[in-house]
Order: sequence, then C-alpha cells, then structure tokens
Amino acid sequence: MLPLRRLRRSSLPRDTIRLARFLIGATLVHDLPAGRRAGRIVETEAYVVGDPAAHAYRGRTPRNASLFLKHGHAYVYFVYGCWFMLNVSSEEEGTGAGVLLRAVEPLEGFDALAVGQGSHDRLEIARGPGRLARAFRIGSRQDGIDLCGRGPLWLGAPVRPVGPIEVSKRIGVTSAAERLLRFYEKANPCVSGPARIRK
DNA sequence: TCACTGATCGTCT
DNA sequence: GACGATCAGTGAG
Repeated sequence: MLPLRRLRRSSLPRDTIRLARFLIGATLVHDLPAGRRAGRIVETEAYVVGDPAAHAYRGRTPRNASLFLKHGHAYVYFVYGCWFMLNVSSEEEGTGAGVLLRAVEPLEGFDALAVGQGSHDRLEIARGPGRLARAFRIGSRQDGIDLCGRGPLWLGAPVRPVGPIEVSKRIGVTSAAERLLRFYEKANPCVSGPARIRK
C-alpha cells in the first residue's frame, strides 16, 4: 500500500482558485470495506463566489448547503439522472464556493474495475467527473463529509511532483463560459475533455 | 473528429 | 414541467 499522508485543513488554501490549483497532484482516497481506492487529482474546475455558473450563485438551498461549509468538505450532487459529481468546498464557513474534481489518475485499488485490464481502461476509469465519482463509489451519502477529518474519504498529500499546470475554459458550462477556471496537469492522459484542450 | 441523441431523476420554477 | 458542472453509442465527413 502506498504511504499516504492526510492533508490538514490548515494546509488547504482558503480561496477557490488557489485551492483548484493546489489540488492538482494531490491524492483522493476512499477507504472502502473491500479496500482502498486512491488516485492523483489531475483536473479541477473552480466555481467561485458570484459565479453565475456555480450552484451557490442563487444562495443557499438544502441541495447546495455543503458548498457553504468550511473549506475542505465534500459537496456531492446528482445530474442528468445518472451521475454524481464531487466538489470540495473552498471558502470560509457561510460562503458558497467549491472546486469540482474532474479527473483522477488511478494509483491504487482500481485493477478490478478496469475490466479489460488494458492500460487504456485504466486511464479512463476516473477520467471525467461522472466516472470519477463512480470509480470512487461516491454518492449522496458522501455529501457534506469532512475531507480533512478522520473519515474514510479524504485528501492526501501528493505522491510525486506535479508537472506543469495548464488553464482553460470550463467544460459543459454555458454562463460565464469564457472564464479560465479549469486547471489540469499538462499532457496527462487521464485528463478529460476533447483532445485539443488536453495538451 | 465532430454532432447528435437517449438514459434518467432531483431540484427549482 | 423543464432542465442539467455527463457519458456512451452512433453516424457522417
């Protein structure tokens, strides 16, 4: 098993854009009864305060309440009738903002999931926010939990140095579409989106 | 490589 | 009652 160290809340930037950059290269870990699943975060998107594309834009509701928790908590929501998305709350308590985790490079615990056992299947397993949540078995039960706490779902320190970080427009967003709030590790094959915006 | 479509359901209008 | 911070499958060029 990889040696992984939990990130303390005090080491996370309390700023949405800085956190989105900071999380590239960090580790996402889910300790399940069947074993640990861990991956390297390679792509994120920032949903900042006052952002019309953000779920918190119209104020707090029962659905988005987790975005208003202290930075470092999970906000999980359901879209398109079939997919969950995992976000990390990113500001002080009472301020609604978050970072969407869009793609992860598998490190540990995904071999059984990559049915074909080919390297291609392995790279694809958590590429894209919907697949990421599915690969980590994340659903509404994980909404609101503390990713810096003692629980089974947590954020870990990087296991190796981070490559160059690129910036682009967000994917699947129609309002404030021109803003450069998507961050990803350059040339990493696990990054999602069309090939032209992955280089 | 791009465009289009169906799946499927919680949330807000 | 409409619509998504998506994905896989299909078909055209």
